[in-house]
Amino acid sequence: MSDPLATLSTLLAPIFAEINGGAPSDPTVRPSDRADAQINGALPLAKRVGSNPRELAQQIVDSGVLADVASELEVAGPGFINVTFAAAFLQAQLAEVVTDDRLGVARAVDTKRVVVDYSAPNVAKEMHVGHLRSTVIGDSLVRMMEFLGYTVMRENHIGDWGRPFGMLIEHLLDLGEDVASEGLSQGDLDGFYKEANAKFKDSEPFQERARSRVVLLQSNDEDTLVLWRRLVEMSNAYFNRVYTKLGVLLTDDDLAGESQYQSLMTGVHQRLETQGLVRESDGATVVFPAGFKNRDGDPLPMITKSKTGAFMYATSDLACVVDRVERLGADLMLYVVGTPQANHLQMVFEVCRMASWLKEPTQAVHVNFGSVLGADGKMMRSRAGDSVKLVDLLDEAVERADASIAEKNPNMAAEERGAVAQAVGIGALKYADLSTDRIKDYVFDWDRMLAFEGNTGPYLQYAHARICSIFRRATIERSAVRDAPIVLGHAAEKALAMRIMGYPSAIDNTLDSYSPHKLCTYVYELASDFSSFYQECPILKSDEPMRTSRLALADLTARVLEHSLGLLGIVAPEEM
RNA sequence: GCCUUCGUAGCUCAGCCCGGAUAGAGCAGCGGGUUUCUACCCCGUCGGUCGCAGGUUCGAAUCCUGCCGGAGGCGCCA
Repeated sequence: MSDPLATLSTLLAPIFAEINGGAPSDPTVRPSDRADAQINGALPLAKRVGSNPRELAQQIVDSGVLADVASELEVAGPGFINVTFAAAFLQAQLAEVVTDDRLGVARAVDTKRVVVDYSAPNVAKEMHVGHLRSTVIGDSLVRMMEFLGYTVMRENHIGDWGRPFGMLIEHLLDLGEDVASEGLSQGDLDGFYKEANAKFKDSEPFQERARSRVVLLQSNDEDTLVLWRRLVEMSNAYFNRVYTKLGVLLTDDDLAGESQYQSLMTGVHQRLETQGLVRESDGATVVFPAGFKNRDGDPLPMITKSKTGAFMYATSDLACVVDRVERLGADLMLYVVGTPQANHLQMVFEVCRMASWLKEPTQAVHVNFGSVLGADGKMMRSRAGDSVKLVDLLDEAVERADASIAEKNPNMAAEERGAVAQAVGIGALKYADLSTDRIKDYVFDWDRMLAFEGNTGPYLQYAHARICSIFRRATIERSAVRDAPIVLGHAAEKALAMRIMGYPSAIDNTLDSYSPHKLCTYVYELASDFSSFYQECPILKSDEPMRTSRLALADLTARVLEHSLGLLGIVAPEEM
């Protein structure tokens, strides 16, 4: 761990425990605008042991535990300790980061097996903005956890089963496979679904066909399954094109559709019955998880079987948990699913706990997220009033980025520009989505997300490109400066160095709450610190050895920028 | 009605989990500076009853309670 703040906590732990009579007591080390860091923990500790906070703070200072790392310690206010780090200490810590391929980020000690459930589009239905959030947030969390050394299993829980497939298959037959395939391969999933739905509404005979087809499907009729597979394949081909555009990790290997759990439900339900957890209620088979009430204040059931005897989606989700725990050996399951499903998932998890399928330390977490809003503050809609197609959003982002680059950097060759526009447009879109607290709704705004100023993707990519540009201008290989010592003479250099060393903590904090926006804030602060450094500390114009020292610091900054953006799923071009 | 969740500057958002010193950014406005760089960047300034009211605390945007306002959920769709 390279973070100087974390080092402080480690060094202070013994003396805090000693004063506290042997029990650990958090020294509460925080960043400070009055010094390099401040220690707040003396106040609550003084209260607990009944002594004077300022005297206790002074006692900690006098103990000398920070002698090697601090050049200045000051007791201030009611009992804060302000810390100024010794330059030699910071430089030594920084030197370790420079030579580390992992940029100071240690592998996690206890490596977990994690299932991340994300994206989850529906077969023969268009992907829309809601899928953007799930896909981008899930993908980023996967990248971070993989980097820490967890065993991560991505699962794309696509909606590939259920009643709608009766009408979809019949519509496929009506159109003929070739026509259907053409439409679907062009990405006209919405059209296909709507046509099928319209027929289902208008035509009695079609309804009848659709119903019989569902029965055939559920009894695994081979001819029907062939048609069903065609639909699923065509949709998957389309999803994969969207994933390629979006630049996410999901592949066919990650598909874990609802259909996959159908055969498991009977067994799972059997186990619920054996454990005596199911009840009969109004003809349906249900479980009453503790703590859930309906609108009348009565216990709220989770329905596992309808009165017609059909399994419900909750049952499928139960089977899914069982599969993840028992077959995949998951210690942790993340469900990157919208907030509206909160109640449903909580009930599923609670039932799993009742059935002992989910028990400590195994955890299931609903990584929920809010909606994407239009400028009017309402759910984002297209002009026609439909939900916005994800693919249109992606294309428009790239087009806008391309136009912007063409206008402002006309020197860039057209073929190069294409790749850069891809990185900038998609990066802007992803960053806009990731940079606000996932729990909250956010307002979608093209101009803001594509701006080169402020907390945006392009600003961060630009900071990276600028550093690359310095090396290009000077015709120096970036790798050539990595052996050089970095001297932190200027305040801006020190601030930048400390930020760089805070990278491991930024990742930890992000994963503590599965909140990618925390890493975004870190990257933005890193880019800001670099801008200040760049403004105040001439690089190429300065004399040796300062010149090489500053080049080395710039190079290290670029490495952290590129890497951290990479964890967000964002590409950092060398030029833009 | 019950449950969950959100409410911070004109706008868009951090900070809340784990209580600390004058509540921070960006955009927009105003005033400077720099231009080793590529569209920039840096500094200053203007701007806030942290939804409201209580409570706990030496100390509350942060914890607790109540209320107000918005969103979502609440039996056989997924």
